[in-house]
Amino acid sequence: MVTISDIAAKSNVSRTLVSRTLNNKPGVSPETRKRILSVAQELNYRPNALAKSLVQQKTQVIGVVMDSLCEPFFFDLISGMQDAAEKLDYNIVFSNGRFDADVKLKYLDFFTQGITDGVIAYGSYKKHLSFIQRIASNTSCFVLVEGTLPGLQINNVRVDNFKGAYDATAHLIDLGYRRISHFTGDMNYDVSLERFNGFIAAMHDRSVPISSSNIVNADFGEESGYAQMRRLIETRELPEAVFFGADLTAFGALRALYESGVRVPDDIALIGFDGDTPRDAKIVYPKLTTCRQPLYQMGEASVKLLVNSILHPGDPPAVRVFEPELVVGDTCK
Amino acid sequence: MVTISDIAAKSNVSRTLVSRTLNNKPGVSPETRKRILSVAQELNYRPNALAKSLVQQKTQVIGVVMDSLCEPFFFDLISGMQDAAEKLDYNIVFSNGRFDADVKLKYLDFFTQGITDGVIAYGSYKKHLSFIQRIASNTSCFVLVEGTLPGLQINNVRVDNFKGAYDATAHLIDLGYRRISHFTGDMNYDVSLERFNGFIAAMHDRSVPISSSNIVNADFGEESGYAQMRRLIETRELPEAVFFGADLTAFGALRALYESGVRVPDDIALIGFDGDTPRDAKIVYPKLTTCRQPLYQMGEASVKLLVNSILHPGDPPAVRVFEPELVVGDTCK
DNA sequence: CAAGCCATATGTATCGATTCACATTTGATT
DNA sequence: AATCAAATGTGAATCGATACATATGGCTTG
Repeated sequence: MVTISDIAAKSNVSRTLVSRTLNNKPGVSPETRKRILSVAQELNYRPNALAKSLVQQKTQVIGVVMDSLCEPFFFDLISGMQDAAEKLDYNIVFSNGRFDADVKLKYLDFFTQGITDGVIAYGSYKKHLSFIQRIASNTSCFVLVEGTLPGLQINNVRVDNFKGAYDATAHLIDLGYRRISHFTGDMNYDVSLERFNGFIAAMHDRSVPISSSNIVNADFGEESGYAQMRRLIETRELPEAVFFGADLTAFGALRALYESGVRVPDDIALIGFDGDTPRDAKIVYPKLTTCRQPLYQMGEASVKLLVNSILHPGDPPAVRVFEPELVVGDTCK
Repeated sequence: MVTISDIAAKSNVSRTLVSRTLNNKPGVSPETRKRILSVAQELNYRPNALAKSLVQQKTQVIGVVMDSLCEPFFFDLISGMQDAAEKLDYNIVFSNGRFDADVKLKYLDFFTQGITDGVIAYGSYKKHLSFIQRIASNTSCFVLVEGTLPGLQINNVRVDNFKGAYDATAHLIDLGYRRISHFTGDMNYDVSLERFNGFIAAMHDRSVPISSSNIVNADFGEESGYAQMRRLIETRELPEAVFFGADLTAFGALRALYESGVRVPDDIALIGFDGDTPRDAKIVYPKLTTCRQPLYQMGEASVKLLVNSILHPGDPPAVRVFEPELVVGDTCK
């Protein structure tokens, strides 16, 4: 490995001058600078960021612990984070938590061992939140996205799930549907409960009756939507409309309906939640009506909050709650 | 920030003993060990990985420069890399190159400044390969995935695109189709040319005539597949079958056909390339017949090659070429 | 009882950079 | 020609950890 000492030796100057030269700082004569640069090039010098960060006590790196890097849901979030990070001159690296508390914890630990200036963690899985607590108490440079911890004072970015679910359900009711079911998200996640509550509240406020059969336990996956909708089809007790805790679950239901020849939206109306992936919107039809989370903006916001914490360690933690938006597709009539 | 010196001071021992204790090394009496650990806990000590890596000259970190983290195509690759990395006890972090040579170069630079033990870079975009050359010549711990550089001696993992395209095309011909078109991938990528060549060779070997109108310029995107297929539909000159340079392009074409009421596979047969995303396979129907790249295995292999290079710097670079596999769906009859 | 050994502990060098205090040279000003 | 400031250069301290050489004490062993 070539170090600045090697360059210094070969160009007969002190390490200080080499450092100044490579960092474009004053205090080096033009000729010396030129000589040093040419030696550096000749030796194919590459700086060591470890050493630099160690002495400067900063890395210009943001670490992100995602629930997953293998789920289109996160695309806009990732893009938003990256755009904001690069605009603020930070490198940003992502780790794949695989929805696994241990893996997420491992990367959280890793990122908080000096190699980043701050960390963004995504998730609202109840079992994961304790580990957030453990780490976040240690460093001020931390942002939690989606999840929220009532007691803990940390930066937080999330969406108003209750309102989104409420609006989506109200939309169905306003269109005239009455026998409306809700396929829940994974109830291990806080957001699922919030959406469930929004559904219930809208139904209640508009005096639409709910029976327990209106509530179908699903998770965020495609399979559960498919399986549960198949079950409903077989019972011949299809609701008029369904509000889903997640788009992907709605896609599964859509597949089941397609296979059985049930027409959407003629025979049944659907509304999803997330509205995240333009890509899916293109390859799945009919186009799903959904409650869109402004994920790109949330990604940007989380980086901005983080960088603010990095630059102003004294500032109190901030909370940004985004409003979801109903995107009308072709699955309600 | 709490350092081992703080712990050492507070427990009245030398830094060495603290280091030994925290790393579970021998040479510390049980009582001292216990005292040090309790002080460490009390001070909420977190080790500094920068300092450790600097002195040990290794990080146990693999950096991956992806073309994109916002494309389902990469899911299996990411999973394969991560599984292999964790099995070998490496942390693995991903950066989002956004198909942009400058961004990729930036992260490649970053990762090769001492913060990783090795780097995996993905891509075959011609314009990007020069930067690979620039960096790869510097470090032996490097794996290039998908792309390949004839002159350069570096670890390389890729798929036999020619053979995949050849087999897919032969499959169509064997099914009796004759008027077969090829929607190319983005010709700025080497792989597109290889697939194109495979198509041509299969047609030629079986003496099926090709005219220039059989070759449709597309890229890897959904939009181009949609637009070009619309164009073909409007000309009322639909081929009997199409071999696509990428699944996503086929999805676009599928959308155009669906909109126009052209039936698949009755009126036209389709074969894609990539076969990467079980998720897409579920939400898009009819199920696309495609040429599957073993991306998971390729991800594993790239990490294994990299780690081998890290542990045995002397070993010559290795090349692993994977065979794609024809996955029969419902888009050919 | 002396020699040798093991367990435990310490102090210092080191990794590769930046930073700060200080030394030397240069050139301009009076 | 003397003086002083600015420009240019140097050496040592530092960041937070590990590694290595070495010191000390108690214990075994011949």
